[in-house]
Amino acid sequence: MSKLQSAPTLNDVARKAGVSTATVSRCLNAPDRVVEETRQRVMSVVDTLGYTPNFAARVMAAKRTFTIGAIIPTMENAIFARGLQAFQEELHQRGYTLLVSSSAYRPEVEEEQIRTLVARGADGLLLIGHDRDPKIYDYLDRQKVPALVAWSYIPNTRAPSIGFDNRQAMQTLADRVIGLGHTEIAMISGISQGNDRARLRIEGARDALRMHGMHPEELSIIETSYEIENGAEAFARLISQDPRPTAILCGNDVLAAGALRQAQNMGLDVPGDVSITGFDDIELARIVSPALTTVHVPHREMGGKAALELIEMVEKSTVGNTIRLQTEIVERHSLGPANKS
Amino acid sequence: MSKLQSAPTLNDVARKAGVSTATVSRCLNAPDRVVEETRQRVMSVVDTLGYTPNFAARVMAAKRTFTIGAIIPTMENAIFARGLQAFQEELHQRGYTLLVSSSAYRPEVEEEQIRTLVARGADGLLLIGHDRDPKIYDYLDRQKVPALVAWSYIPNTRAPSIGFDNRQAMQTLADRVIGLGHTEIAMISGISQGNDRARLRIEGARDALRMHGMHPEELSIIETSYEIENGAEAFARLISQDPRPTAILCGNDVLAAGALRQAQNMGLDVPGDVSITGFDDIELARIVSPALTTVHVPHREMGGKAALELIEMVEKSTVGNTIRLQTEIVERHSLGPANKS
DNA sequence: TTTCCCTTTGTAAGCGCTTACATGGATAAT
DNA sequence: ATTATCCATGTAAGCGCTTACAAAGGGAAA
Repeated sequence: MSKLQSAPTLNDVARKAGVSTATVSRCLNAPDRVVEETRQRVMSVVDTLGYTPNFAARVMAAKRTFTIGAIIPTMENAIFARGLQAFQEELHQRGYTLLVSSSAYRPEVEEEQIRTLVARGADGLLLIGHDRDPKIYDYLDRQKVPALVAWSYIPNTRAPSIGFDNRQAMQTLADRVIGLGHTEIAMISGISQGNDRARLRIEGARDALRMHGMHPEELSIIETSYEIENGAEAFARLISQDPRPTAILCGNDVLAAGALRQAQNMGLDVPGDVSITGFDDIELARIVSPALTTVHVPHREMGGKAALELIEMVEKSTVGNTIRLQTEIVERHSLGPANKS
Repeated sequence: MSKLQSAPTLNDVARKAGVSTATVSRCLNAPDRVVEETRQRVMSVVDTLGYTPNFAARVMAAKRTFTIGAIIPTMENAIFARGLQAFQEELHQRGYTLLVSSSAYRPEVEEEQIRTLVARGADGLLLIGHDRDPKIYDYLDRQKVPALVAWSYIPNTRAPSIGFDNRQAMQTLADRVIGLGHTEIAMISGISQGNDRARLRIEGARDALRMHGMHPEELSIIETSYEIENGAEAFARLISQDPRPTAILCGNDVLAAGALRQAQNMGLDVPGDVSITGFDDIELARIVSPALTTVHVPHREMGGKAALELIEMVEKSTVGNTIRLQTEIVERHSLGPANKS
């Protein structure tokens, strides 16, 4: 009972097994470069000592961490949860570890976290959306850390991306809304500043208006952060406008759920009195009643493919492909024909 | 334009600023130990070079990472999101970084992740619930990495914990249900194997039955993993039993939301035909209609205090205090009096 | 038998940082 | 003026690992 000091090191194992540190290292990292008998002896010492290699030391020596970092805007709601889960599963299968942090939609926080992750040796980074200070991309280039953008598809940008066309998706949905006879349409959007998804969804809605000869400025929009309460509040303000909107497009399902609740609190029938649409198709969309008509996003596919693509970028030092995924409208019960009263 | 090679090191900065590496290191870590003028010169070199200290090297030399690891069972639903967010905010304020991973409720995965986090030099660990192989606690002791358990309050265990009394909370809720005249009660629980929260909630429900002279074995229970669909399915099975339950206690809000949806799909009125209760009081509980009567858990308080406690354990090498938080029943609309038909 | 090659293992040089200790100059105390 | 102090900075020893290279031994080929 000596050695209470601290965790055993490679050296301790080597000495106790009567071999050199190099051999122990090989047993762990390239077992076939060591003869069976030696390996067994070493491994049993590893076990009895409860040895775990020191990660920092390994990283320093080997210059690889097998770690991928991801920074998502929020963990408070489920928007990124499913995709991230798939991302992590795929990474794990390929021997990588995922480090996640959330930036609370704050650019400074995101930047700090990017630096933290890079300093920690992340081999690659997953970022959400394209909008950020170009200096960050410079920094990433300089540090030679590949980054892949997800949840957004915009070709020919600084970083490769995997995602869907937010603009087009919202345009299709709005087109459908208009097709149902709605002319008084309002929108509850996330904060578009620094958020290309939010910005493009707004643009998409405007595109649809234009396509139908309506003036895009007619679309009254409230921007607010993605929280149920905010959706509710925005709904209350929008619905009291004159002329009163008959359809409200929401920037995501969370906002839509809030709007829906507020509508119900105000005694309004959805979609009888007012239609509400969501975006993302998270679980929430199916739970509320009426269930939300929304844009389905292939979360798991996106997460899984992002992992593969990023690993490719890391291992082959390629610049990465930009991949477009398809979305589709799922019609449930929160959208109905316009009810001209 | 030379030095395309790789990221600049401390050495590069030192040379370019005409000082020793020690001085540069001091500028970064103990600015007041260096004279103003020198510091400015060094810092400007740091900026122009875009130098970021190499984390692994720093860790190796300093033996501290200012990193805390947390392993949660799932990120797919919001159960842990709010608490974790508070945890992370508090840590961040204290200069620590949080590394999160999710184990998907799989003990082997959790164990692997604990080892990964420790190897990565986590200064401390946040774990959810007490149930795990005692060997893991041995390992943690040996590695001298303090661990704090959250979401559960059980004194005199291997690890200190911060949380609430799951058993007592469910007992109180069940007591209320029985007080409303329900005698045919069923329960949809999470998988209790390896999950003390689930196990204790079941026990709590049984306690309540006992208190009212009912036989605890009468409580029919379906255990299933925490997903909406599973809640729905379990509800369908339970409701077709004879005698038909008039109240269904759910292990958490997710399960309850599923049960509720299924009830509605089956044309049952809640709480007229059947009452449903949740647990955790996540956002979901307020969104569904009728809103869930559930057990409110002080998520943010738990997360914040966990951070403080864990930092204390790390910095002062103390064993940590076990802290009990209060829960309370929030009465909304999914629980009503028994309707004897 | 001799030569060559291949396999297994050891030796030791870093990886980029922090920090105990050493140094030297300036200031304060005597 | 001399000595003691203190402050700013430099020197250099690790931290625990990986890996290029060297060494040694055992066949296979000639």
